[in-house]
Amino acid sequence: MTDHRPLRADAARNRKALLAVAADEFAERGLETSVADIARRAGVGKGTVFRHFASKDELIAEIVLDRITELNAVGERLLAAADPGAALLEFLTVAARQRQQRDLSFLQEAGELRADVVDCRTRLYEIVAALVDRARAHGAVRDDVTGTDVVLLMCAPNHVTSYLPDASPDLWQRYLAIIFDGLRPAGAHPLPQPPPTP
Amino acid sequence: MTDHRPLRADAARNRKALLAVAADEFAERGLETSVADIARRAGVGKGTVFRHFASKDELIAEIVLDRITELNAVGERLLAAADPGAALLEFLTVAARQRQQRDLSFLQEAGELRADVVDCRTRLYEIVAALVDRARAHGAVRDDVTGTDVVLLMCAPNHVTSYLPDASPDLWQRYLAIIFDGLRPAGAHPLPQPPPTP
DNA sequence: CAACAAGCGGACCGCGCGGTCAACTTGTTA
DNA sequence: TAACAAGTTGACCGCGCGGTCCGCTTGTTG
Repeated sequence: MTDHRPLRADAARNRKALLAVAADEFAERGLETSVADIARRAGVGKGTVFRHFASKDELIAEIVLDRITELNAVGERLLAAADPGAALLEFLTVAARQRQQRDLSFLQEAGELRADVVDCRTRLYEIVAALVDRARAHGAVRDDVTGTDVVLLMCAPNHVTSYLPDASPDLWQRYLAIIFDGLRPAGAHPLPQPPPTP
Repeated sequence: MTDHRPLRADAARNRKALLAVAADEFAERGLETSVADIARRAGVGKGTVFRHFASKDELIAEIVLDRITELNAVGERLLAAADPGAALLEFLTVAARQRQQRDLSFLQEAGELRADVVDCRTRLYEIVAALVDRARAHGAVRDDVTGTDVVLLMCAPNHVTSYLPDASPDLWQRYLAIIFDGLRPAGAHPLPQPPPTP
């Protein structure tokens, strides 16, 4: 499919810079940031962006793939941790910190269709489910909560704090703590509605 | 300021239809819905929209004002309820159901600047703070949670479920229950980060 | 160093958006 | 019902977007 002929030196540099700038800009100002802005901040022409990425969506997909891959690596490592409850909390902390700025919750927003992104996301779901299962077996998480529940709640701390752009950049930790307390067995009340399944 | 000369009958009808259609459309498809689409679905020309509302933002502001005003009425009524804990939960339930579809969390997104919206929102904050204070005094809410915390978390259940547009429309209840459990004193762990203040 | 392909840039295109306007229609009122 | 103001309409405008393209530049290679 993709030919792996080595990129020219400057081209490789530009590609890297574009990915970095785009990730930064998307995190800071959201996905509606224009391609022209990204190109300008990366010090290249707009055409160069489209030479490296077929479309804006492809650029986004590339970044999403990177992010999820990172998360998966962390998650797999934490599957072997001694304390399953602490492991799940740390995973959620890493996930929330990763997309600390702005939404960056394009986990399921854009970038669909591409098989590699879907696969990577599926793997993420499996890892989270495994982390949750271990934590549950260890009594650190209530019985009626599933992996899908946790995946959905994963993005909440950032969304919540995005309403106060001027607040402390660490504020998300507060809401992660509250939500995590809601996931604990202690004092849990029965949940309405069955868990979602996709 | 605004002259209150009676609207012509058809004009009043159109204005009402526009507000209804716009609220529906915004809830369903988000704020990026075009004015032209709203006009079409309301069966009027695009120009009519701008006769009734100076700009798209004004139209949004009007809807936001309506929604928050409704919420405030419910909140004020619940301030007199017998069980303060149940009252807070019901308030959050009403709030979440109100903007059940899509985000509609334009609580703090657009529509700023207009003094009446800001005032109404301020009132909302006061009411939520009062509901939380009562619930806390009654032992239904943990000590370290503030009204602002709850306002921020208010929108979370909808955001969370908006990732699964095909799931049950009542799924938000599940995540409201989890988050509310996180607000309870039972089994609460100390929170990192001080509460925000705006 | 010569020569070529790979890479680059920015003018350009079509599109859909929010918003305007002048000609036309219609509810209201005496 | 006559006549006017209030309301309506859709063509139109400017703008910024994602994306294209071709002439130019530059790294690479024998």
